Amino acid sequence: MGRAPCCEKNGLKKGPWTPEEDQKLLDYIKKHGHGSWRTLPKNADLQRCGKSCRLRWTNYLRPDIKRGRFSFEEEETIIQLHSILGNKWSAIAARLPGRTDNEIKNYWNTHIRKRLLRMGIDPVTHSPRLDLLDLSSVLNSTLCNSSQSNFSRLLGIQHVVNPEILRLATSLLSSQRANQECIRQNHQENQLYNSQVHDQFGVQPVQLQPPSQENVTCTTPSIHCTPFLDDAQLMQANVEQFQTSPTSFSYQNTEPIVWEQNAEGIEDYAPQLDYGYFNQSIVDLLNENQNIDSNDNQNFSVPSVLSTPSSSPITPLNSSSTYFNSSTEDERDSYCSNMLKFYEIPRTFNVNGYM
DNA sequence: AAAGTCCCCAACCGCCACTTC
DNA sequence: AGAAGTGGCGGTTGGGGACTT
Repeated sequence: MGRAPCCEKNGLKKGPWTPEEDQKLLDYIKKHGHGSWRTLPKNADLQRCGKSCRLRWTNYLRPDIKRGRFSFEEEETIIQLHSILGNKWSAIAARLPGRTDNEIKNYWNTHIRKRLLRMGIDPVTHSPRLDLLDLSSVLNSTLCNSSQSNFSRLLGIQHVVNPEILRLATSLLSSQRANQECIRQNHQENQLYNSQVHDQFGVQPVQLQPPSQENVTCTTPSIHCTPFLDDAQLMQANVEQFQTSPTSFSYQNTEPIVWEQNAEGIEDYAPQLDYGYFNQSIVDLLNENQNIDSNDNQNFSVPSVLSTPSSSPITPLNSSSTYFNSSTEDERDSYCSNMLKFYEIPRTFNVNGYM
């Protein structure tokens, strides 16, 4: 069937709400509740469609809406939930009291997403973006010949690209081959988990990419590298950052990739032993659900990288992690670099609470 | 001071899922 | 069973303020 009009369009006002309209809507809902949004505008003497009234109420007039800047804890929660739920803004908003899905969506698109991109994290997959040089295609074409010298010669970029990046790529190549079978197994487990999540909760989990010709898969099961197709300028900035940070890279096959921050404030790749980071509210949810298999070696540590000492008794495991009490964008950039520690998501937990 | 550009966010649009008849 | 109605969601837009030239 075609789209049903939510209201009679003719004569209805659009655009910003006036204080008088707000007051009418508030008064009416206080008195009668919203009941049917379709009939509300007429009953409340508003020249608006019901949909517009509902939006105004849920996004602005509702008394329990929290105003003002997002706290670090909220930001951390958003990033973590987004990595689990994707763009399920309403589900994310349900875990953030006083915040609307619209507000969270806007904040994600205008702040967090850009910040993650600047840090070289794909905001869709929450994975480090190792495709700065379109490594995926290059690596796949050289799977049978992965020595660094041959590799860089093939690329013709040995004088342009930081050799550390090439070493990383070479390392990735060898690890990819060495771990191909392991990755397949992990992927099968992921698929099983995802299908369980989907069947149980009707939620499409964040997809972990299968090992394919299009993806360079890192050695940890949850971290993978996918080509990105847009945000070219931010990508360029990333390339420049890597090129001007000659000693930044190190990579070991069997550890998750995380970012650390060097003295210049540039995020570095460095192996870390501690796994995912969840803030306390998410940990509580996980604990409540009791669905994490205690025998599963994917169990994870749960310190909050973001919480201030006063707000959380849990301290970061590694010395490079930083507490943040300040609120500038740059400082948040730095803090967010630590968020990569979160991107190791346990594969067995119940997302029921989010829906 | 004026013009141009950038950025944020409130609001809209269109689709989908669910309910009612 | 299926058409119609409704609420809800996620993507997108554009007005306007902030900032730059």
